[in-house]
Amino acid sequence: MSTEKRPPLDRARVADTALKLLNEVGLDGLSLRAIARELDVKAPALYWHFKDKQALLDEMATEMYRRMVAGTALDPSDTWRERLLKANRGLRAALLGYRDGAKVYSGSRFTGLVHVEQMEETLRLFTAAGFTLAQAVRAQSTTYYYTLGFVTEEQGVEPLPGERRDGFDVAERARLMTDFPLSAAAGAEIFQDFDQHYEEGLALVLAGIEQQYRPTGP
Amino acid sequence: MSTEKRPPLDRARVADTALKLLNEVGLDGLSLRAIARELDVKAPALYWHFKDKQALLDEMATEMYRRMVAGTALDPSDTWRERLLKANRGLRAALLGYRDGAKVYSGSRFTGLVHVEQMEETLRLFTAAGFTLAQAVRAQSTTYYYTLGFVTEEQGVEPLPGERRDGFDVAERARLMTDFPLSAAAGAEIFQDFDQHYEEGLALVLAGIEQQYRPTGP
DNA sequence: ACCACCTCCTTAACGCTGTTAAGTGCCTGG
DNA sequence: CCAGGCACTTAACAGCGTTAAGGAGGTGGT
Repeated sequence: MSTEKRPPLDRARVADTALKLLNEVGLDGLSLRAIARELDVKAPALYWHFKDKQALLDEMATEMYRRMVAGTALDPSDTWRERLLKANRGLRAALLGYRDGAKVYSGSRFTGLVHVEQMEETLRLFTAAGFTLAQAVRAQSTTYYYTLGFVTEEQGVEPLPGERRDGFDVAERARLMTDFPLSAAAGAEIFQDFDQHYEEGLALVLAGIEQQYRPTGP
Repeated sequence: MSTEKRPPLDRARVADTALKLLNEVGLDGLSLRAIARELDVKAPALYWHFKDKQALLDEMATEMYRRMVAGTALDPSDTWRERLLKANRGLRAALLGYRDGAKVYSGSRFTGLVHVEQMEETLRLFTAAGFTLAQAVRAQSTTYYYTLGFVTEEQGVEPLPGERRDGFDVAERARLMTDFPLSAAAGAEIFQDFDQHYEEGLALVLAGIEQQYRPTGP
């Protein structure tokens, strides 16, 4: 008989299991009871480690952030362009790694100050390149908002890469819009080729930063 | 005794009441029972008009869109810049008009084709100004994603204009980050003056569109 | 050796949620 | 006058987040 002792839980193991489960059942299906079952524990046990469900979601978002940092090689000698490209591509990839990733992420707050180190490094890089602090923040924030908005909409159509939600057939959509030819044709530009379209949008924002702030560098 | 007869409900009245209630209780507090109570009806009655709660949320998002269109004066002789400015400021204002507005909006799909007319008009304007269709869509989408991401984050800090959520005291935040001076100073650039910072970010994106696509116009 | 204490979990229960099934009163058209 | 559909109610269900109370197991103090 299985008398093996489970080691006690900790926040990291709970968050890790919850993230795994998230990919199977989605945010709506992610109940504390389901997470607990996966951990071979009863739901109230989770309250020993988290004060409520939002605290667990916060930890999940924080863990997503940690994995993004770990998966994104940031070189201190990056140009500001390279840095923004890497950071935002890395963010998008991290969010796309989880079903409803963007929703979970944008609905939560980090536990602690995990993100500050990266932020400081990037702000240092930007100010060293000739940006004012305000400009550096604006450049970083604007690309961040773009990425967040993009992936939120993307995951509304494709919850996980390659896995399409119902009601987004581009041909069907075009058929309904025969009286609006431009909008009909736009479907392919909106609901397909997310990777390429993401890159084009990101390039637009970067071009705007370049053109408006024109850092000369030291 | 009040024998006055209520006229039967319809989707519009339900959505309207739900939007009013949303501002009082927020998305988490927006239960079908609460909406029904407001309409002097029992919860299952709502299922006569909507197949499930998501369908009601979809109708709410659609109504938000209609009010945005109604509140935004779009001139067919706008330049593409004016159009993007108006449309995105209008969207932000519409979303800020409701507690959790951005969440409700981005988590829903329009009922019917309400948005196509506007879209067609804007695409016509852009292509007439010298954009290719793909460029027009990219320009529109990129600003849209930026606005959606911005307001999502903004409402995470200020659920309604002027009403601040806990844990976002800029001074307190800076105190925790004394070891990271740039990040500490960045607080004021992130969690305050949303109106101005929104405009600056939007200007960045517009500058990028200008610089990348340089429409010459007919 | 014993008792006190802390950690980590269980059992039981609460009020609430979205949703379904069945039934009921009213209005309209035939 | 009756059939039938519309618009709703009543009752119920499974599941949710959350709280309270308690119990097992280990540690430290006297």
